[in-house]
Amino acid sequence: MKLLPQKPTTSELEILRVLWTRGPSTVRDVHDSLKEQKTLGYTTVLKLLQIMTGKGLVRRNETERAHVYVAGVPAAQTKRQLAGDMLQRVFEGSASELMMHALAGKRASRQEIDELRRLLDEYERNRR
Amino acid sequence: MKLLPQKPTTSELEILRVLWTRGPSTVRDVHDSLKEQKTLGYTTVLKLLQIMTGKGLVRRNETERAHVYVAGVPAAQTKRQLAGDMLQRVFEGSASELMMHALAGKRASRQEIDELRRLLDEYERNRR
DNA sequence: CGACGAGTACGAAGATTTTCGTTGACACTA
DNA sequence: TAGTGTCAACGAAAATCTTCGTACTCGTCG
Repeated sequence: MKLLPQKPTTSELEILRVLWTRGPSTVRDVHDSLKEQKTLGYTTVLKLLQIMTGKGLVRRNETERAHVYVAGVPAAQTKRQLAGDMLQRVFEGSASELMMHALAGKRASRQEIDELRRLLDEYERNRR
Repeated sequence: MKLLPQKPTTSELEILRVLWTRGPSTVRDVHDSLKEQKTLGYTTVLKLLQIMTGKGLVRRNETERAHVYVAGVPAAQTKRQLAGDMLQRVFEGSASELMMHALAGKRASRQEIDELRRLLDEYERNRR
């Protein structure tokens, strides 16, 4: 049985998201990507990546001078972990409550609602 | 336009949950309730409640010697805030993704799935 | 060679959160 | 009245997270 890696912090998650979408990246790549949204020093990103390496959240290839980082945890697993955690902590395990409050805040499109219905059908089919 | 109170931290949320379900409570009440799940010193809970009072997350009545605390924010609003925050931070606003990963971790009952469908119908009806 | 640019490593300051210990007030009671 | 139990206030330690500054290394270019 494999231990779940630690839950990423807010900043760590931002970095993971970059790695998930960009794939293998150098510190500079990540830093540039993040710059779109917020200002963050280069060494700050570097340090974060070093810490995350220690935690196993990312792995790195050091053969090149500019080390190349990749996500060490799959996006799906992390998202499941975060959603599941909130489900328990905030909604006592009730998926309906979670969805109700998630939808309450936003204006979901017709498409999205249909997609949600589709998901439910599929979930039910795969249920054992 | 009224400012949203700060997002409660993990511990603060635990306390809010007690207040939401128990209603007005003294520090001792809260402390006893929490003791079910985790060990926490009495003064720790007191301190937390004092901090939360400062943030406006709870209010207190000081007429009695043992002050009586009540939640200062409605459960629904806080839950919406937390769910919405995660929706953005983790799922880029996609409710379907959120639901998918929330369900992936748990074994939802037939009842719960039906309830989710019902919610979707209702949401769609109220949508304009 | 010597300066410069691009990197990593490291330590440490700040900010926030979590956790208590200690103190002093109050009320009850033996 | 002296002792005991309950309480709020406060400060501060400990833990965690966030952010950088500084130092050192390695190529490259003039």
